[in-house]
Amino acid sequence: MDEDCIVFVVDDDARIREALVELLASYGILAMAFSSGGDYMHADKPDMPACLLLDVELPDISGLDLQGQIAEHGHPPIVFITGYGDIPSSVRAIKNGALDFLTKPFSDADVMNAIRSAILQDRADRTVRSEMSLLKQRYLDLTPRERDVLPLVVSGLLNKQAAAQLGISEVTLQIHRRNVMQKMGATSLADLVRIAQRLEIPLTNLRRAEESDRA
Amino acid sequence: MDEDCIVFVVDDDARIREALVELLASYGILAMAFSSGGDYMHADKPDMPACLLLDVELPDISGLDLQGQIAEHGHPPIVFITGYGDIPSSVRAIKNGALDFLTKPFSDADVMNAIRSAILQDRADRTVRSEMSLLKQRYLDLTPRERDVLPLVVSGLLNKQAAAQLGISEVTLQIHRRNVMQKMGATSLADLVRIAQRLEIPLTNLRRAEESDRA
DNA sequence: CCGCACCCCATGGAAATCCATGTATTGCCA
DNA sequence: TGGCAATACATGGATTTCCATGGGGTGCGG
Repeated sequence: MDEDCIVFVVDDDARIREALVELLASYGILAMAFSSGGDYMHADKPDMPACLLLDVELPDISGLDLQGQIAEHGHPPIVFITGYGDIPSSVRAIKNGALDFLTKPFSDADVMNAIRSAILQDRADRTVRSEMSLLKQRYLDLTPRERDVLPLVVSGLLNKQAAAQLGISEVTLQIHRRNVMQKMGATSLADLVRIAQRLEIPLTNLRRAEESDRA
Repeated sequence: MDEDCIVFVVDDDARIREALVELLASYGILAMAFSSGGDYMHADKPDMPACLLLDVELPDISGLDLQGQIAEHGHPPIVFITGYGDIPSSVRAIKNGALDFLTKPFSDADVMNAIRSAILQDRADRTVRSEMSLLKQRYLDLTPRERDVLPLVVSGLLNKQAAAQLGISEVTLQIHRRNVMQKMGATSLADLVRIAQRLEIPLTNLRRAEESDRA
């Protein structure tokens, strides 16, 4: 299918694990198998586009609960597999973001298709996540004052208005503003607005108020 | 639950329809019942926050196919109900955006919970949709030239650069730019950038090129 | 053929922004 | 205590934007 990707298989049935790993190997795809949710969670996993093939019924915690546990952090797309699945479980799984929910017996093609789209998905996700983490890091590098300035600027306030808002002089605000642009790697105000958007920087409402004040 | 909302019930079994309509009435919720997908699609439906309670098995087309048909247009959130559901169907339904997938027998509480969140969802969806349609209408009111100017401006180009890009004078571009702001209802450049974002106006890449040209 | 919408350009002044340089205060930490 | 980061301010000049007022040209429908 594609280079540089790996499939994690979590299933308590050794025969299933082996069958899946073998299937993947026959497609030249790297795989790591785990027999429990805990094993998977505590394992050192390589950092590359991946897919998690997860059995719903596990000895320690259910696959669905595992899904909830790892939901906080970035994690590879999950493809559930199960022998005794029920509809409510499948609904919950997909609602919580699982990519697919396969019931035995499934064909090799079914698994491979699910894995294929999962890997593609993860590739895109990882790109977005790495961009986001870069932006977040840059945001953390801002000084407190610069973090005050950012929302005012991207809300569309004039330097004068933003400065008044903070009770500082316009010149000082311009310096902060300039530093923000530089540190955030923005090449223009438009760029900064989009970056702030992605960081979910809240907007300041006072623009209208300020304007009608003057009117 | 809430005022000003309606539930559409599509089921070929008259008893189910009546039971559901009665249940809803007991909660003071307006309902309209249909016995087939075609009936639902061709009916005149009131324009208010809604929810579609959809049986998977219908005489004319399957509920899942109906979901696909109405996917293009804005439509209320769908809650599937079924007596003979299978996992692949439920997975497909949720993947395609259904809000829930209930299997008989389900409790009144199950239905009502699903409906409650569906209505809330639709309320939010409708707000977003109406905002979007307003923006789209404004965009359509732009002249062709103004539509040329918009992407350049929100890409962060200076007026001078954008003007050069279009082969017109800077003054003319400023006029277009001003008209764009006015027609789009933007109160600031930052605002215009966010509006363009929502309209998925593609960015122009030439900023870097222009800059390194000058360097 | 007249009006109207669209597109184009110029001039000039007011306002805002960008940028560099220089100065000062605070607070923290090695 | 000396250095460093963060915050703040001023001056002044170059650049950019904003806005109003003027003038052209095209093309289309009443």
